[in-house]
Amino acid sequence: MRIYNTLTRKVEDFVPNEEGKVNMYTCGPTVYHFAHIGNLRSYIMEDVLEKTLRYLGYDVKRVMNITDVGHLSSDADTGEDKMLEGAKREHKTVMEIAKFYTDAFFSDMAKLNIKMPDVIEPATNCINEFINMISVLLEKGYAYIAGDNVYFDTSKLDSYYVFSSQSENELLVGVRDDVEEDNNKKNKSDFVLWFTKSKFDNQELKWDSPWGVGYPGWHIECSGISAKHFGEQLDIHCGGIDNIFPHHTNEIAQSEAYLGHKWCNYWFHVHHLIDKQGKMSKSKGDFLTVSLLEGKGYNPLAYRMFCLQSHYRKPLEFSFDALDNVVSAYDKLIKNISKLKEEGEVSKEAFDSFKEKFTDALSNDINTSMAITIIYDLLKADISDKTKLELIKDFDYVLSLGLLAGPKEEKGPEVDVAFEKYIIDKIEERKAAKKAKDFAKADAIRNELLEKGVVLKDTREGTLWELN
RNA sequence: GGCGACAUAGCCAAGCGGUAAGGCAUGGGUCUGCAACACCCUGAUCACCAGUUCAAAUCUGGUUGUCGCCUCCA
Repeated sequence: MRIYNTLTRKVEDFVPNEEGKVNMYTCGPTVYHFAHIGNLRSYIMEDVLEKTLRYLGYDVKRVMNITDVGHLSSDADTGEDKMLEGAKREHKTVMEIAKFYTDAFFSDMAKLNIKMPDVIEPATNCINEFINMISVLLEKGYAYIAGDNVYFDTSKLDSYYVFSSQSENELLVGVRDDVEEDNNKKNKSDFVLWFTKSKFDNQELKWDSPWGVGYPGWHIECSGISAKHFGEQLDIHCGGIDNIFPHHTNEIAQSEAYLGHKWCNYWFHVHHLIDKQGKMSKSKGDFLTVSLLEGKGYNPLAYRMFCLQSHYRKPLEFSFDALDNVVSAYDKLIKNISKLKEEGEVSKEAFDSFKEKFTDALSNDINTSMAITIIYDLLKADISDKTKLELIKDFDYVLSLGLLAGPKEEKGPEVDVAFEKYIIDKIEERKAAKKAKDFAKADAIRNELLEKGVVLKDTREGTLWELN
């Protein structure tokens, strides 16, 4: 297995700490709103990573956090806490909001065939772990108290900017308009571990701590949860590329200061889904969700294929035209697979040969588009249907595109019963006319339905209709 | 301003020094009354410039463009 490691900026052989076992951590969602399809791209690609590792025989333990503690500021540049803003917007309590959007997130995952991580941990469950970690950091001298908040002192580290050769002086503070410089900090790059005082005094969720009533900083969450479930070492840490700095940089700072040794060996970052305007973002108002795609008639799995046809380390531009392309590819693929019969013997030789190609593709830094190409290759290959089916079943464990589910039942859209009966009667009438070779009448019926907005299609499986 | 990533046909994309896989779309054709479906056929010298080499999309240097990050985001 070879994989790109952001830490070394190279594709490397993957070697876990303990042979055969992989500890994998994923930065989960902040549950103040629906996940948009760009967020979900990361989770889809991480799902493929996890399944690839399992497919290769690794025993994987995957942990994901749920951020239900408010973050510093909102997406909407109002400088408000995000969880609280969600609560205000919807006239609910913060915990109700968190519950609602956590469930919505799980539902999106299910629709996209994303496997649930082995452990899903809400941040509000682990306040004691965070407090403990912060206490240790204070004891070890890596943290300090200023202005009633606890800060991490980045100057105590040999190297803080582990992901790049950035220099402190060149970083701009307050690049974004809504961020003000915090004068409590000793160094520009210091960050908050525990707040008791912030500009957001209306935080709803607060906990007691040795430093006063308050709430944890953003970054301590992932370090704490990871330490709780994995202890000293982590093999792979995943997340969107925008997490590299500051979030993951700070996680490394905290965790390694706390543990006193190297913490995580491989960092897997998924690039963004973009549109013509650039990065898709919740703060831009309208954003695409899985339900929205479904509402437009798209199968969520077609979106999954859209993601798999590209590489996780490339920016992917979303457009409905591009999605439509993939939809027709997806439908065709499913249809062709559904034509395969459970016939013939499984050829072990052919099976192994294709499986090897598939494994090679995925082992080569998760080359999903190549993996999909191998399905097309095997469909065309001169091997028994049974062998093809077995291979596809095997591959779909990783791809999870519902390849063997068969085409969705083609049936007319929801209309009222009387209208539907009328259409079905007309179709029968036309069928009779066609049989009698009265094509004028058949076309007349088709035109009549067309005027009412009903389009007919004579497929080999019979006449289908849809609303115009 | 600093740091980083990416750049192959209309779109997605493979390629890892030996002369451009695959998919979708388009166009042409076959076929069942026509439309549709299905099937067959159809396309690029790889952002640009310079260099290394017998040989470069693949290596090196530079340029350009796009995107991201610089304490909210996947």
